[in-house]
Amino acid sequence: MAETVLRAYGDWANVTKVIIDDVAAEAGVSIKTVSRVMNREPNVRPATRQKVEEAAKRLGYRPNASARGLAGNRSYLIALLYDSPSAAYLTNLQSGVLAATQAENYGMVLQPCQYDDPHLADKILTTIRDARLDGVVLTPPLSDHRGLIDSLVDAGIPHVIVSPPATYMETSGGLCVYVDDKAAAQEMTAYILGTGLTRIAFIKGTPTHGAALQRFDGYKDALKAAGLDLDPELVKQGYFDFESGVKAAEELLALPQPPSAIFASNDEMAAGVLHVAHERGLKVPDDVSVVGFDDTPLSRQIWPALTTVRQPIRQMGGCAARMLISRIRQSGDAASTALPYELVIRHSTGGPK
Amino acid sequence: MAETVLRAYGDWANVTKVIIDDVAAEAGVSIKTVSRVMNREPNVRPATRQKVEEAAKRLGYRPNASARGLAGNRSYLIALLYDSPSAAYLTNLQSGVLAATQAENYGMVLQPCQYDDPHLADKILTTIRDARLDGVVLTPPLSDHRGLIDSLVDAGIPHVIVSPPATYMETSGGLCVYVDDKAAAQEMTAYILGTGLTRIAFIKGTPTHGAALQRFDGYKDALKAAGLDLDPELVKQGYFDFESGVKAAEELLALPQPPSAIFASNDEMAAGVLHVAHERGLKVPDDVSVVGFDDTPLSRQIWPALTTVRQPIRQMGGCAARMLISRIRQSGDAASTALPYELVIRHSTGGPK
DNA sequence: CTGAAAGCGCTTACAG
DNA sequence: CTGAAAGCGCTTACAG
Repeated sequence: MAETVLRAYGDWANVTKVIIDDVAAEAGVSIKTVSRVMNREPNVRPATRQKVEEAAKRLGYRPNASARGLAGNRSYLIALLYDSPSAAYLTNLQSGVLAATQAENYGMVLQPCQYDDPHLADKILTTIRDARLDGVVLTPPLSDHRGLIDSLVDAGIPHVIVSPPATYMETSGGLCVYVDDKAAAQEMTAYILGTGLTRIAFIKGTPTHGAALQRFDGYKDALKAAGLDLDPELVKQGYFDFESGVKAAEELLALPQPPSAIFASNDEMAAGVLHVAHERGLKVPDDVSVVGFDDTPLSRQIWPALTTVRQPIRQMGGCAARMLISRIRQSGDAASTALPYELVIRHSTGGPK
Repeated sequence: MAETVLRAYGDWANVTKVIIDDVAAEAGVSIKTVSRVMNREPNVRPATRQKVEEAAKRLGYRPNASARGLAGNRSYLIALLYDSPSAAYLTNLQSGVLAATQAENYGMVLQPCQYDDPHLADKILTTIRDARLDGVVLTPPLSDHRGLIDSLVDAGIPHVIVSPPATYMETSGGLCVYVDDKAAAQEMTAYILGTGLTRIAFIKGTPTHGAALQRFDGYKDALKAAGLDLDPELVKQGYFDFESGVKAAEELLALPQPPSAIFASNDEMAAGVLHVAHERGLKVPDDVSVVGFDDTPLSRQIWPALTTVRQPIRQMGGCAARMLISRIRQSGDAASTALPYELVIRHSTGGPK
């Protein structure tokens, strides 16, 4: 009979409800000790810790997030802050953040932002306070917003940025997760040179993105290392979107002496280059090689498939979340981390595949 | 001096802290009445409601989510459930859900799922219980997972699905947000016929997706309306991904009598078709017209730009969230809603642009 | 290294 | 239509 009652509509939620007192009783300790173990606090004897962990597992205990938040005057939530990144970038990053976050008994919330908003920092600080957020992860271009980061530092809000470290961050102890964009761009440029092409154009990314500058630096370094001069005519300003790739390519390919290769600093702009090449009846890579950066799904879905640089976006998200939570807990030794990139050679360049 | 103290590191969070008692005092009512207003409960005199709303606004009051959750034994959170949709689809939908959710004093959490997991329903029910989720919105293909939906109904969990309504839902009072996929596919097929092409192939989507079936039905209806017979040779099974589009196109274009147009039931597969056409040196749309469905950013970034069907994904997310919250509050009259689609004619077909 | 007491800011259940 | 009391399940601040 009892079973019937339990299975009735709406009663499903009452089937079990394990609270901290149950775990404390099961483990033979106080609730405060259970609390210490669940929050990975130090100063618990290993034997006690294990006893509690086993009891919690046996009972299927899940701490009540609301109670934790109310008592602690915080949310156990971290926010992912973004301003219209590409869909692929955002979903990959958030998937990494989410997984790491859940593993640590934290939650993740999403917060769209507007880089250009003059009150950006105030608004974000208000949101953080209202929602009692424990910390934030900043993605490009917010990760390069000096005013915002300064506000976060002033307010003592734990944060991690997904971007190469800016010089001013070194003194503030800011945490970064990134890929060595400069080295990657240098290596890719060297690869193109290795296919026998020397007249290589470059489409820069949004100037406010730290990574955009790094990539351009890598390109220049590779040219210099090969003893080549940089031809200013071959460098165009883009904004990491398809349209600016189209515009840059139109200018580049209309040159009296057009480039034999175009290195766009992300895949979307490279797709724009391909678009223009096709319109002009140019063969890729026979007439012109094209290279991107990011290895988004797009790079496989356009034709020909794009040679590009792969960043481990999902891992970067997980790493950022773990570093942030470690800092929130003031445990351990979180330090800025560079993750490995990888050159992906496909069919838009002429070298060996 | 006080200001100095308040602006010190870490003290920033203490600048203001308005709680329900402050609002009650300001408005001259009890905290229970404030609570009623904040939760949009009925049975509050309009004058009282307004008094409270003004007091709350004046003080900048934001209810403490943790306290609400603890006292109410629920989270005021809705979850967006998904299983690897395209990145563009997910970010658009979640952006709509998020905006609607915040406007109603609710929060949104993300929950990746695995359609094929035999314990899917149990796992989701456990998550819902552990996190005290108030409701869930299901995206394809989860929205077409009969077992999952039945479990939700049995457990009395409020839910909304983003998918055309299945017949069995009508009796259960299930809520759907969708676009009339069948009518859209029919209209698009008619458009292709209108450009003078009659040998139109169709690449079907994942069979478990309700929308995939609807689209195929629309294609068949348009053929029939034009007095044309369906040629089984011209219908291929795809799975909504690039690779299956490639495979289907290879078979189709190798036919002794290849189609003059290919209607892929989403953009990703259409990108696969374009890829194969380019490899074979076929001109699009001169040699073969290609059509997609969804109007993802991809459709503008491939070459030639794709003729496709636009769904208002973001609005669908907002609508789903509002319907769900209305059902959670048991207020009003939420009903399944069809949103308008739109044909987007670009350069992969031969008719007037 | 561990625990007993108080309290976080709301909603529920009840009363009127 | 409105309100007074109790309590949700944790963490904090303190004690030892």
